[in-house]
Amino acid sequence: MSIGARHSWKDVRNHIRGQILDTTYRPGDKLPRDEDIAKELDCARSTVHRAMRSLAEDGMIERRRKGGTTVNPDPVTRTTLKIPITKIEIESRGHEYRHHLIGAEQLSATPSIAARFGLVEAGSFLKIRALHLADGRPYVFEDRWVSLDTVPEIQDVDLSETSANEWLVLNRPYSRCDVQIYASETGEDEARFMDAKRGSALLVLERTTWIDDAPIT
Amino acid sequence: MSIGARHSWKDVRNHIRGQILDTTYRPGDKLPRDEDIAKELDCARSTVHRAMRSLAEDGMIERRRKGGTTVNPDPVTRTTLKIPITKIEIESRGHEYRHHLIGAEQLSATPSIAARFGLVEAGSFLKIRALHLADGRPYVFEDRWVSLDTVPEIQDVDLSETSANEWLVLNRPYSRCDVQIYASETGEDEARFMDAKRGSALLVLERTTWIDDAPIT
DNA sequence: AATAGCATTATGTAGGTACATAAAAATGTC
DNA sequence: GACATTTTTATGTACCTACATAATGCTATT
Repeated sequence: MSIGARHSWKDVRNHIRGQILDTTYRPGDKLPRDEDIAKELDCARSTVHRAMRSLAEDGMIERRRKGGTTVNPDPVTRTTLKIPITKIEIESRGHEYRHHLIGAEQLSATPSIAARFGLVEAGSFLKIRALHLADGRPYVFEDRWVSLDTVPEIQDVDLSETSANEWLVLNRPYSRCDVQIYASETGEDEARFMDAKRGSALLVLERTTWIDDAPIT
Repeated sequence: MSIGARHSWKDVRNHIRGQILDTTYRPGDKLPRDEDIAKELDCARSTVHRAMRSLAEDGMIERRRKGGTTVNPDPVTRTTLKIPITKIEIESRGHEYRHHLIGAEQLSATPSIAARFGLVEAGSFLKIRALHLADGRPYVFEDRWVSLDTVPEIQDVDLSETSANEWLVLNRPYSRCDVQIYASETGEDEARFMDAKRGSALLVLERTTWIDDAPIT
C-alpha cells in the first residue's frame, strides 16, 4: 500500500473510515494512538491528527485527551443544515409574506427550558410567539425563547416590524448550532420542533439554546 | 490588543468573526490575506489558517485559492443535525414500531433527481417507498432514492424486514450530508422534505444525494 | 479505604519551513 | 480583439518540533 507520493490526510481519513465501516474497528472500540497510526501509515502525526479531527467533526469518532480515540457507539448521521429566513422562503415561492407578532414577554426560564439550554440556574429570556403568514394563511408558528444574556440587544428591537427570526439571522447570523429534529405525533398538527443549541460568541462552555420554529397546520 | 500569551486560533477566529459581526467586513467583502492578518495579529500563518478554516466550515466565509477570502454574502445559519433512526425514536416514546414497505424498484434517475444529485448523467437508483408506523398509525412516509452506484449492497437487503433508513444508518453510518430543510405548504400534509447530499467514500467530486424522509400527516 | 497530589501520556495547539495547487492576472500569439 | 499560455499569488497540505492540557491512574498520606 506504500504509495510513492506523500500521504494526504484525506487518504488517512479514508483508511480509518474504511476500517470502521468494514468493522475492523466497531462502535465503542478504541483506536490506536495517533502516533502509532502515523508510524503504520508512514506519515506525520499531524497528518493523522488532521484526519482524526475530520472524523471527529463528522461524529464518527470521539477523541479525549489522554483517553484516546474511540469509535462513536451511537450511529447517528450528522449533517449540516441551513436554516432559511422564512420571509425569503415564502416570497421565493411567489406568496405575499406577512408577519404577526402574537406576544413577547420577558420571563425567566422554566426548569425544562433551562435544562434544554444546559443552564444550571434559570436565566432571563424573552419568550416570543409569532405567526408567519403566506398570502394571509398561517404558515409557520414561531415559539421561541431567546436568551437575554446572550442577545440582550433584542430587547430594543421592534418585533412587530421585524420578525425575531429575521433579526437574529441578520444580526447574529453566524452562530454554531446543534440541532435535533424529530417528527411529531401523527394526526396532531403541531408537526415538529427544532431544538437548537447555540454556542455563544464566547467560547467557554457558555452555550445557549433556543427553541426554533414549529411549523403549523 | 497585544496579549502577552501566545495567540490561540480561537482568539483569531473570534477576532475575525467579531469584525464580521460588527460590520468591519460585510457580506461580500474580501478579507486580507492570511499572511497579513497573521502579521497584524502577530501570530503564525498556520494559526490564521486554522481559524479561517473553522470559519469557512461554519459557512461564514468562503475561501478560494488565489481568490482570497470573502465574507459569505448569504447569511444562512448552518447547523449540525443528527438524523435519528426512526425506529428508536418511536420506541423511545413508548410506541410500538412497525415498518411497511410499499415498494422498491430500480430505475434510472429522472432529470430532476439527477440534478439534485449533481450528476451529469442519469445513474441507477433504487426508489424506495415505505411507511413507518407508530402503534399502527402512519408516522413517517419515506420516499427515498438510493444511488446503486454508491451503495450497491442495498440490492441484497430485505427491505421489508429492515427499513432502508435503518440499514443505511447502520451500514453506511458515517457519510457527510448537506441537508436543506424547508417547510411545506400549509394545509397540505406532505409537510416537508429533506434533500440530502452525501459525499461518497471516494473523495473526488462523486457526491451522491438522496431524498430523505417526508413526514406525513 | 478514602483522598489528595503527582506522574504519565494521548490529544491539542503554536510556530516554522517547504512545496502543491488552483485560479486570477498578465502575457504572448494568431 | 479573441484565445491560448505563462506567471503570479493566496490558499492548502505535509512535516517537524516544542509545549499545553486534560484525563488517567499511580502513590503517598491520612
